[in-house]
Amino acid sequence: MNEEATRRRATVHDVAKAAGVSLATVDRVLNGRSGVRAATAEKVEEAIVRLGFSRDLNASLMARARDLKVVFFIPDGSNEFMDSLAEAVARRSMLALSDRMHLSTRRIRALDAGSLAAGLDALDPRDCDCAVIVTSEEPEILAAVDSATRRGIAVMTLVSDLPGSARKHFIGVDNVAAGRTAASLLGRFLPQGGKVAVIAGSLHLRDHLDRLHGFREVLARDFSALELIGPLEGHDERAETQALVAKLLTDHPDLAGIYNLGAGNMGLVTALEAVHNQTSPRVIAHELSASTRAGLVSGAIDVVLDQNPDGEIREAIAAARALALGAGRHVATDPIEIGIFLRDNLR
Amino acid sequence: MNEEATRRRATVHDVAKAAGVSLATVDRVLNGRSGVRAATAEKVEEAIVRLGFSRDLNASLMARARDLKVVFFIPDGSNEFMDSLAEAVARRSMLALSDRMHLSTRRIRALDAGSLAAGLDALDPRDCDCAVIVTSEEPEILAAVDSATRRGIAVMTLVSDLPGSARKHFIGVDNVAAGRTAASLLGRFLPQGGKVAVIAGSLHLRDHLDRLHGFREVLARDFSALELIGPLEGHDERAETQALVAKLLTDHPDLAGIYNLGAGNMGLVTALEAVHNQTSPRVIAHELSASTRAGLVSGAIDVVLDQNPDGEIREAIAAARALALGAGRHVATDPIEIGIFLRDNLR
DNA sequence: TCAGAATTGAGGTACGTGCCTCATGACCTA
DNA sequence: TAGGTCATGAGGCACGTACCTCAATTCTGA
Repeated sequence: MNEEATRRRATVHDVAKAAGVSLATVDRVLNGRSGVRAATAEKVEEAIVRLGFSRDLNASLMARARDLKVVFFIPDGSNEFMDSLAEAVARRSMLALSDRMHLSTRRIRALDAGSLAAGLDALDPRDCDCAVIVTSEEPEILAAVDSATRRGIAVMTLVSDLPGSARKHFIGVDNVAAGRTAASLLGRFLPQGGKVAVIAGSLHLRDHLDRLHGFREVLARDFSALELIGPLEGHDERAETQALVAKLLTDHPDLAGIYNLGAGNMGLVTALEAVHNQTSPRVIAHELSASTRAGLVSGAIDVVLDQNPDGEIREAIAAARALALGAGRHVATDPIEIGIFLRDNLR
Repeated sequence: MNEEATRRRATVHDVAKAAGVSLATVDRVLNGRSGVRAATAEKVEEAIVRLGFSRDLNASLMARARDLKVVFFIPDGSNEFMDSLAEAVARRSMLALSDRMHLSTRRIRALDAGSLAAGLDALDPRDCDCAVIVTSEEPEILAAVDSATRRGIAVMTLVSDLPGSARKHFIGVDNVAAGRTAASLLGRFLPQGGKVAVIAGSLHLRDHLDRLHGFREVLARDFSALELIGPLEGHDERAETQALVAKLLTDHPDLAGIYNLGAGNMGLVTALEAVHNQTSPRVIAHELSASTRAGLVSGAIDVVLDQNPDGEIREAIAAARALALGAGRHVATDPIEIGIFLRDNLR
């Protein structure tokens, strides 16, 4: 019964009245049109703050007869995780359309900074309000992000951040926590201690390094009975990872655990299933995919840590809307939680 | 470059043209007003399907100068999980308002079917488009749900479903999968086997039974070295659970694991911390709360399975919007995933 | 066949915002 | 002081839908 909240939201009319100016002037201020004296603009800004006015995004999009356009740049190649990001975008496209958002996806060559930078440079602000990119840290891309931002396109980073750039927001998991979680689980799986091997894709990738860091930290702190082997580098390649794991199993018949913190899970599962038996090591891998699902079901993999691509896309869309109405404001999104999957809670 | 999707969404005007009727007639059909011959209505319905028309919810709410009103009925009492549901609603209220949704919460006495039924009966369709309820299965409530539905209020169940009622949608986790996951983790934590105790709140609660069922299933199938003790009933009470756990630890000094599938976690943690040492059992509990967080940090609890109240509220809000535009249609929401938390991935 | 009822159409106003034109007045400069 | 620029106001139309009134038409029954 309390706070019935019958008070309407403030509109542009309210702002005009409160600032003692006309609707046209408020409109000029709100949409950054010229021809307003600094003193007048100030009055309007003050009224906006005082009334807590926020543009009605839906009415705004409707008036412009225009959808909010978001372009996702997602690496192409054989990376199943990137595919599931693209699928998540596709899955939400229809629903987003009914909120006047138009989502589109551009697949770019993986690790090809030039092509991503070119894609960003080619964006026309009339065709794109917000660009969402998955990228590694390259000066070339940093420059392209800053340029797009200057042209009025909000840029958001997904999965991996681009610190020092003009990107408006970052959406991704805490990879250090992911590594810690892997260690915490493996440690509990192996109360009697033993050898644990760590396989990374590349020690030049920020997310892989973060996971390794978290893993080592918890292993050292809580599970001194575990002996770390590696990190080895499988370069996220199926064949290379498979050979690596096969050699590991041969060289260390008593291997107690494996943490594959990179991709290349298809090779991992193949090598494990070749020798699967009761004394097989406990295995933790990253990202739910056809390969890792199969590994969970067959028992080759015990746990998969998942970045929740669908949730990341959901939050990216929400953030794009938020960015659309507060040009400079800070945008808050729900944190993306690391999903932990066993055979028994597979979706 | 493909499918540029320049085609506008269909509007009421398009429907009118396609059906060969006037705007007014389309309006009458869409909003269930009287005075339309069956044959004419049919033509309109057909055009709607053919064009794939769907009402623009934002424009619709704007035209009516009305927010979409959603009322959450959440049990009161000392249940931390219910509190976090209410907090999630409060946290999203502001944001929802900018999408023309007005959220409100009514706390009702826990397990008091009469008071929930009365609350539903008192709802006026002008003040509530959608009611979201957390309830147990009682005939009284079933009747109230059906009555509210007849009055034009969409009812949705949260956390626990009400099968056989007219509720339009259910949002909650798969509790059988949660139980299976607990067994799968405990089994891996205890490769050498041992005694595992199960504590439920009440064996009359559907969600507790589901968890128990999943737990037993996986224990029997995969971990025959584990001996099940219980299920014991702690009635989700702090003191009772504490006494129960203390007695368990005394009676079974070699206890290897505990799965508390109900509430009463404060008592659980207190009892465990009193005797915490290296040989303490592995412990899995449900729902992130102040108590279980403390247990994770102190090491008294190894894993917490969480129902993700925030995600449940998020999906409930999305479902309420979807229900608002398709009165009878089926509504799809993202499945709520069981969160698995260790000390090392605490949010 | 005609009154009366039921059905349908036409068109207006409103919601909150964007964008446009035109008019008014203030101020500046030559 | 005339001509110009700049700042501001007033108002209209549009977006997609809801809801209203007032005809105009069709149908029904006696």
